[in-house]
Amino acid sequence: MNLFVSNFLNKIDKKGRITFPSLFRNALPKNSKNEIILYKSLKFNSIEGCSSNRIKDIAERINKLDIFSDDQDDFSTSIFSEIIPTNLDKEGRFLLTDKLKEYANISNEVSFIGHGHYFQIWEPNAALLRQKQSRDRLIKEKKTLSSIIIKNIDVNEK
Amino acid sequence: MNLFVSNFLNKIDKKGRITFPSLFRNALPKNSKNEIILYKSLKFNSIEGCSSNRIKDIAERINKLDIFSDDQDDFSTSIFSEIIPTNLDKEGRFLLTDKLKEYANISNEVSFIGHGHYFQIWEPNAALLRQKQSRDRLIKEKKTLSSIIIKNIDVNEK
DNA sequence: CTTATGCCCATTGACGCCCAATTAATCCCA
DNA sequence: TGGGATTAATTGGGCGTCAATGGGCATAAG
Repeated sequence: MNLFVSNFLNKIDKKGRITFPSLFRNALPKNSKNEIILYKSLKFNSIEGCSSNRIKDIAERINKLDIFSDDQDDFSTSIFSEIIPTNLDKEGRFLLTDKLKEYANISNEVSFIGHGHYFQIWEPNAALLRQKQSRDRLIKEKKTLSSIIIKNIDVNEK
Repeated sequence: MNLFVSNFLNKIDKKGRITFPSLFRNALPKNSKNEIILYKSLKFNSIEGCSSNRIKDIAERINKLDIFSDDQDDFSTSIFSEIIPTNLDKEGRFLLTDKLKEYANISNEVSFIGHGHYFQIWEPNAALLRQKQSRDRLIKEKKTLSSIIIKNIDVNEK
């Protein structure tokens, strides 16, 4: 499974290190297994991250916006200038900058939240709240969702 | 038959392992025979599951939504962060997380209920109750099989 | 000198892998 | 068609490996 899925609660040790979950490590592309890209979420007080390949993909999408538009400039300012490339050590651990920790109210543990092609890092209680919110919404709007997303999937195959 | 059909009552051993029914194993796609995806049911206190192929397909669809939209984040939070990829051992057994067991009130045995393209895992008594309920409801409403199948192919309902 | 960063290695508990035992299902022949 | 034989499925347990975590030491930077 080369997607970021499931959720994990990990500790921050005295030296500030956090283990990047093993399952997430396996979702990183082979050519950059030791690097993740972190940035502040645009919508929440949480941190988002992905592989460097993913950033290239986002760059493509932004590039398709009108090159002289305000949107284009806003996006590229808020995203590219604030990106933090981060290395994993041999055990798969990494460090968060103080700014990121502060932005997400993180102190000594974090929740990793899988989002398929990217992931989020939350202060654990805030993560629970967010998960509950989106689950409630999913239940409420299940019909809509299934017509958009789940319709006609051929599960078995090949 | 590559569908999840019939029902099975299996034990949980001292190490927490549960055998995934042989018939269900045969319903898994050839390219991922040892992996199932589990998640909390949106309608019942039970666990639902499917093959990983189904999830990959959903990932692609969600990924096509506007990357900065609220919908995108809601969907991917409630879906990707709550699914639990689970491996089967050589004998076809797997583990349930404590959270899932708690959600479905499972202690030392489980009922597997086939639903075609997906399956459910229930606490055995709850499963019996559920089966009785849905059967009674069908009889009471005098729905014929044909009216259900032809008019309304929403598998997740009712 | 003090702090931050990278690179090692150690510990612990959980999980995967392997093989054995028991129960259930199927087959085959009389 | 019955019933013993054969195969498959489920259950049980030992043990090695790996993930998560902790900590030491060396190098580099302020």
